[in-house]
Amino acid sequence: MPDKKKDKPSDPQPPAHEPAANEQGAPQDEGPLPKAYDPATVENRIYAMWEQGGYFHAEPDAPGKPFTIVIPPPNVTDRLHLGHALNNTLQDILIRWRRMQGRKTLWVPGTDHAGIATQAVVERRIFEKEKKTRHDVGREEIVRRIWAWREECGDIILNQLKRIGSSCDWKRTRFTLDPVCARAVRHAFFKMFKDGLIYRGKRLVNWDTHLQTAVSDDEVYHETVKGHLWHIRYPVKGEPGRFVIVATTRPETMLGDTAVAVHPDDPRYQDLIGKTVVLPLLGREIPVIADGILVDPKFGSGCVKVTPAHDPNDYETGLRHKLEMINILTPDGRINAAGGPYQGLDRFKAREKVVQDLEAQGLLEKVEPYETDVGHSDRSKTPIEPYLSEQWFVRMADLAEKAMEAVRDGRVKFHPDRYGRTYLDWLSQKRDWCISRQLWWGHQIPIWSQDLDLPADVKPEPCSERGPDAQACAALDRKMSGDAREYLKGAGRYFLRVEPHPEEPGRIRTLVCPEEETPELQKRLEAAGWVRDPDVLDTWFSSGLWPISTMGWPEETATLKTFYPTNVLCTAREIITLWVARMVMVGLYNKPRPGLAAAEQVPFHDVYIHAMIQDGEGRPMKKSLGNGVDPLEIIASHGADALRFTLAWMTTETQDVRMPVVKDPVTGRNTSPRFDMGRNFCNKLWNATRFALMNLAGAEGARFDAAALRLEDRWILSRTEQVRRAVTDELEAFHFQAAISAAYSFFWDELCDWYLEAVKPRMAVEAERGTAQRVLAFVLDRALRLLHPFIPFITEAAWEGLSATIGDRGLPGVAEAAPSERLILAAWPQAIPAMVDEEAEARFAAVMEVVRAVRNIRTKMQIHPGARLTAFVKTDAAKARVLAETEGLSRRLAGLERLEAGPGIEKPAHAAAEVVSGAEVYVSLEGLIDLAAERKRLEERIAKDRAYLGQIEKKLENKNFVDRAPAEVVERERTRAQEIRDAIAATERNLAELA
RNA sequence: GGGCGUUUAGCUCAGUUGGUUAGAGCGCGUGGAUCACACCCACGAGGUCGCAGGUUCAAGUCCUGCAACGCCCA
Repeated sequence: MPDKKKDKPSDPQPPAHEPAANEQGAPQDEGPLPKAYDPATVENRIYAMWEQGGYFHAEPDAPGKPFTIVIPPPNVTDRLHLGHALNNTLQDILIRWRRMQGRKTLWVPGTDHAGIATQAVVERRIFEKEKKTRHDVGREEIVRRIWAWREECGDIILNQLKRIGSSCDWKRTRFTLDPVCARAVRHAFFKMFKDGLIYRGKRLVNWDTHLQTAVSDDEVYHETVKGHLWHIRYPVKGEPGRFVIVATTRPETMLGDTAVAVHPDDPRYQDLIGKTVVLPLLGREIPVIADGILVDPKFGSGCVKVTPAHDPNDYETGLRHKLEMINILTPDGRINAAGGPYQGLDRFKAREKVVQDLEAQGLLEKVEPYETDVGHSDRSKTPIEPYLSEQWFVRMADLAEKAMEAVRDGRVKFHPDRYGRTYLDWLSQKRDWCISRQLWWGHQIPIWSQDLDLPADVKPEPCSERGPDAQACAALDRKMSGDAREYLKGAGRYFLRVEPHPEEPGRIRTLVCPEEETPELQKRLEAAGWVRDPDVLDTWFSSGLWPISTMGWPEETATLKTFYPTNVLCTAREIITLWVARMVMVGLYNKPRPGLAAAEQVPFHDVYIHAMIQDGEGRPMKKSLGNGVDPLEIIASHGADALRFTLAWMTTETQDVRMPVVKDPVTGRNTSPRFDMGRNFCNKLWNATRFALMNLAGAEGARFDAAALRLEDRWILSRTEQVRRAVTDELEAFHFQAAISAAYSFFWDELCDWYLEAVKPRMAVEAERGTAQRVLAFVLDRALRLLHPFIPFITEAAWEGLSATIGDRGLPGVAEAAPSERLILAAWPQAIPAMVDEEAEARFAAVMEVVRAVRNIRTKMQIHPGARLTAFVKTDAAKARVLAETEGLSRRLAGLERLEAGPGIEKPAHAAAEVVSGAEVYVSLEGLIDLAAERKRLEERIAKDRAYLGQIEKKLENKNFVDRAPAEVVERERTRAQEIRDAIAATERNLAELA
């Protein structure tokens, strides 16, 4: 699938800047930065610069404590969707943050061959184009075609990851089928086979008749379909005219019936137990058995047909009663020879015919409409048949128990922790894992087998040996006179297991598993008649090894010794059982890191489960629904940072998030207005930086005097420290939204809306400029660091501009700002507790209140924003002093000509009034005041305050509250009540004076 | 059938251990081309926190039941 969108024109509007400015971020040579941030001109350059700088690469012997993430390898079935973008954005945030904290970070990228899914995609395409099935094309050619597909698709995926900004160590890119991973698979399989954890058995599996393979339970979805319940008469042998009536939704399965069951305590059928009935159509005689587990006497007639080879419950019953198991289906879903006259019919045709014939023979009691849950293959969307076949299994009991223990005792933690239950519930079932798939795309099972005759005097006892050094196996020795092992000797290590032949008494089956990929051994095996199992392994077998195979296991690599166990696994909840559980089992079993205690060999310590993205109607984004949003489209229209910003902002602990999807009016493709938020923020950041750079020119070496810090400086420095703590703590707790929203509101609401505005006039005053510049540079420096993990491109570009303008951004005596050429490598801000200044925050809050009061009056009185006003503030001496010190600031922010404050201030005539905490603000409106409007405004204010006061007084009048609530809570309410009473009184006075 | 989750402003979502007048973004209303930004600025409206009980001085927050929606497992 070629990536057609790479070079699409992104922006419908003409660029807001001249072409010469395509070197954004290097403003000193190019003049002022363009007004609007244009991500397209920045992102590729910045990413290439990071890659060339080698900043993503991790060497085991580098300094620092390691921090590792392995990517959940995307399937090479298709390009990445928005869910992948979310998944990888979160990983990149963690990786970049930890890297800035000085950790030796490794993010391992790669892709998954996704066995059945990929083969199905390629088969479908071949069928659509050439009308050929895989059998027409042949195994070798199919595999070749799938490889070609994966080359193309894999490249697209890796390129998409780069476009998002992922700082993966690309030198370590792996693919689950590449030689390094294949070796790990081979090694793990050998170890498990040798330890007896892998066995072959005939089991009932979910059979996909379309793809002709077993699929795991996880690949089956259930759908309620309207069908029928057919009631059939089975004649009782030797009692003409007597029938038992059984009901079924799948009448064709009767061809495989080997018993009829009744409940042991059912009084109606006591005499039938042990008798024989004659299976209609085929005439087979089958027993009536008593089974209390299978039969619910209250359902239907209380008699049940038993088809052990084609129903899971019947299968269990068959095992309990040692019933014959008759398979009636061919792999492609037709009736086989066991179905007698029905042989060759498709299963659904056979159903019709069986029903017809029963009816013709008068053996159909009745038919009723019935709804059933039918399992469907997720891959082919066709109904699943329970099917008896030989498959390979992994014994789960011990593996699962150890994996559960790791979560119970906290060695592996889920975030949010409720997902730990999903994991434990699933593992506690300990169902053996079917690992064989009848596919061609994947790791072929490394087992060679041969069935051999056994001399009459040798009993076929299971035995095994590990060649070529191991002790001889008696049975095989007799049979082959030692020749075979002699023959194999020297061609590599292998493990041999001998079992009685499952179907032919007197014969044995020999299974050989070579330890390594050894062509010589394999050649000799095949020359001597051993045949390799044609099946491949379940994809999750190799995915389960991902954290260790990517690090080179089974070699004891420096990478394993340094970076294993990994720190965080970041994935979606649907994958908890399929993948997370298996990685823990496989990790604990293989103990990949030499020298580490067995219990510590967990593949990761934290598992972060993020939400699923749905469309605006709560449906999952699906290709078939056409409601998906392509992350590359968003990058083209909004920029990668905007994409990341919005995705991180959406990431709370909920399990689903809805994203309303709309058509982009320009491109006609799906988009969502939610990404505007990220774009707007990036534009804000860009312009704030632009403003700063314009005002920081010549600031290098400007004098900084800690004693000359003004209120707004101390306030913003205090806020800077608070936001540093918030962002760090929230990231520590995997609270992505809380982290980014702390940074967002600091940057926009505090830095831009208040500090930048406050500092503007000072930039024009020689004596003031130096300190203001230094504080601004420092705060911007910190803000860029805190934002970088979330929006790496724009912050890196802004950092270049800042560095080019002012190199030293520390505040001597107050705070350091360790310089770094690249933001990606810059140090995460350290705590500077001394910068917290509660007093400055309280004082600045008072100024803000006065400014807001004036702005409110202005709007409510419909005064033009440009009109200069005079304000008088009646307040205590302390607050008056603060207001006097910051007069320039409030003049600017509130649009005042003059501000006077003091305890003795009288309300001027023709003034609007607003009561704030501890102050009354009067705005002189000579000639402008609309008395009626002002009266209305004050009356509304009084009404509001009275309502609030009423609530509090009600509380205080409640004796129980006063007696039983904590004293400080009661006291707080009393104080508050008094404040409101004062405010009401003041407003009432102001109202009275209006008349 | 079992488990989990969700239900808070028109929309999408926050809301630690119960304790200011429940917040954000978008959207909406009013005003604004002021020399960082109209992807902007200022001000504002908008909520019986799904329903019904209960615990508590106090419930969006804890408990029980119900309803709707979604996911996982059988």
